[in-house]
Amino acid sequence: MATLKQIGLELGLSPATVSRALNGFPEVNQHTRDKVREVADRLGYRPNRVAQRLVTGRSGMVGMILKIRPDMSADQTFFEMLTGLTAALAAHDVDLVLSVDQGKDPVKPYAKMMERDILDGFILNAPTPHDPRVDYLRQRNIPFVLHGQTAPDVDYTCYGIDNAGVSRAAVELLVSLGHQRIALLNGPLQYAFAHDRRRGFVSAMEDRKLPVPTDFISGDNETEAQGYAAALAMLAHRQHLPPTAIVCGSTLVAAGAMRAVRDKGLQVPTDVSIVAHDDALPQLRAVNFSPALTVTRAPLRDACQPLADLLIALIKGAKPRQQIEDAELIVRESTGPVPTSGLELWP
Amino acid sequence: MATLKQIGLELGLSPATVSRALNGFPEVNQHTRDKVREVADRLGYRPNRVAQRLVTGRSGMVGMILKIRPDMSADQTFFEMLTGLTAALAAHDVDLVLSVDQGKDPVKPYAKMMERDILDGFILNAPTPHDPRVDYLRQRNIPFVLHGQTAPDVDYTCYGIDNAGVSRAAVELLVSLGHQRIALLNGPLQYAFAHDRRRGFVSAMEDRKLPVPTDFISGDNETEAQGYAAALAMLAHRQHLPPTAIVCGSTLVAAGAMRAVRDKGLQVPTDVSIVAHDDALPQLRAVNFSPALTVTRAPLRDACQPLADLLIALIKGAKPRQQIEDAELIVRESTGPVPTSGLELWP
DNA sequence: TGTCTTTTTCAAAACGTTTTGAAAGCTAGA
DNA sequence: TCTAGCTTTCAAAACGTTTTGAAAAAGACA
Repeated sequence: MATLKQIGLELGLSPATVSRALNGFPEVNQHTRDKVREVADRLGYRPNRVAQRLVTGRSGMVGMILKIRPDMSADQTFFEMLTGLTAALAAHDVDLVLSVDQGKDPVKPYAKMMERDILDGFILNAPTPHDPRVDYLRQRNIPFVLHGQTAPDVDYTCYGIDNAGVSRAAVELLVSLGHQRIALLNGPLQYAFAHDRRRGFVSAMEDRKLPVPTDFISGDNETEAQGYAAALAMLAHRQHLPPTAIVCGSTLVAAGAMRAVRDKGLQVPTDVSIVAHDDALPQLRAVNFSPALTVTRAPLRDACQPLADLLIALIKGAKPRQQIEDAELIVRESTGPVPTSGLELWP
Repeated sequence: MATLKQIGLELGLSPATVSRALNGFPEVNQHTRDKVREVADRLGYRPNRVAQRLVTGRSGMVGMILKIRPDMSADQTFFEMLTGLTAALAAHDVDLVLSVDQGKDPVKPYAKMMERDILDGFILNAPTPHDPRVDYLRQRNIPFVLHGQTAPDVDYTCYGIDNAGVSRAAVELLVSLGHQRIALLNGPLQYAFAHDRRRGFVSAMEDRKLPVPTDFISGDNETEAQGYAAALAMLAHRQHLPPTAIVCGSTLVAAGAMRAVRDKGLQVPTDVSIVAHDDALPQLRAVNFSPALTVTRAPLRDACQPLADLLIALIKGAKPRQQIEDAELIVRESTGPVPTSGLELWP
């Protein structure tokens, strides 16, 4: 491997100048810079990352912990994030070290990783409303960025979408189409995002003086089967008139809900309107649904670059910063005006 | 953070002596060593890994690439391996950097990781019979250890179990119980392990002059559903008498096969014997089946330490080494003597 | 006491980079 | 020709460890 010294030797330059030339410092002569570049290319120079890290005092590694389910399966969305984060961090010459957690104590794996004493910071995902990991890392002044938010106003670094706003946008669209009986197929309430979605949903409904039967809000793992079961239960409810619109936590849940609607002999959007939140995972695209799904869209992949950038900045000494984006409402064919008869008259 | 210099300063020793004392070199006075230890503990000394890595010329990072399925899900066994490997490598002060691959070219993600120019080596999993990753890494002299084997005799470092032997052991047990019509529910043939299992199965059967109808060998993803479907098809076969014993590629497949046997109104082991290979994943334990599963057992977790050790040794300059272990045959209640009537007489 | 080993310690170099402070070299203005 | 100011380069220090070769201290033997 070529070093700065070798390049310098070949050109009669000091390693310092070579370093400056390659790193684009302004105080180096253009002619010199060109020659340095040329020799560096010819020798296939690659900076020694370890040496860089020693002198900068950073390890160039950040950690992330994957919490797996009791059956050892992992959240699908995790891989999407992992892929994007690896790439986004690589642009900063930072590597992602992964650890797997199957335990009960959410903090322990972080403590264990810190013991290795080599990480510059952490990326935290899937926050809970009062996330103990956040407290732990803050107490120890360990840099981290949270994907999501544990509470409306915080002073640590986070990036995410306005999940209350997601529900609100969906409800507003449906209400503008005349819907009044709206159901929510939510994710598990233990997670902050589901909490926020529910909060946004309830407040949007109450703002319009619409009823929010607890039976029309479900909260569970976001699977197709779960969407199917929950939607079916609501459409066949005995005490309430069935919902004319369903807000789904994910496109996967929407797939299940659609199947339930059809199994009841009903049609989307004629009888039931469906809105879903869309993480834009490649394998289940909202446009490919028939009818194409109306969604609030916020690609998970879009979060990776900001998360990486925020964490790197934080590690370099920047002040904590919060960034909450709005999801985009995309109206397609799965939403329509509230049915004027039929469902309304159901027992 | 305390450094060697600081400890030395406090005791009037040079950093060199402190380093030797802490690293257990023999040429340091016991009394000095004790005092150094004490001060190091008091100051909470932790060696700076980056500095260590600079001087040793190794980055202390090895890579692994997770190939995910088109639907973005990952092999369950991967997390078991990941957990074990992380721990085993940590004992050598080595970190595992993970990358996710969703593409077609199996070599590209490795090339991409090498470009980052910071890895000491790779751990390769799920080999195919002629694995292009092996060729790629060998050509470039990049240290790696393969979990499994691409062929019977190789000259690169690998660790795994004798998969042909796994099938042979299962067949021998069943033949000793009088079985002659034996089926194999195998994994996908694109993988070397499934290839070997099949080879071992066929050769063991042919050694005993037993027929091996191609319809009694399936090869597909090792899921419960797949086990159920394949077993059902074989038990209901029209041209052949149904198998009296089934060899399953995993406990999950065995669960499906058992369900199929029951759905046919048959019993395990009275009517059909079942042997499975057991990776000893925590979530589906062979002893908890009823009847408890007879298995060839080789805990995946057991492979992690040897894999880590072999790779570290290789990186430190050791010669490539192959290590192939035998699985352990554990006879429980799911196997029994071949039925003397009934099944034998089926159309 | 002096010499020869053996034990124990040290100073210095090395790893490859970044950064600091100083020194050249050059240009322009007087 | 001198000075001031600007551009360009350099030598050296720094990061924290390991390792090498030498030196000092201690012990053994005559």
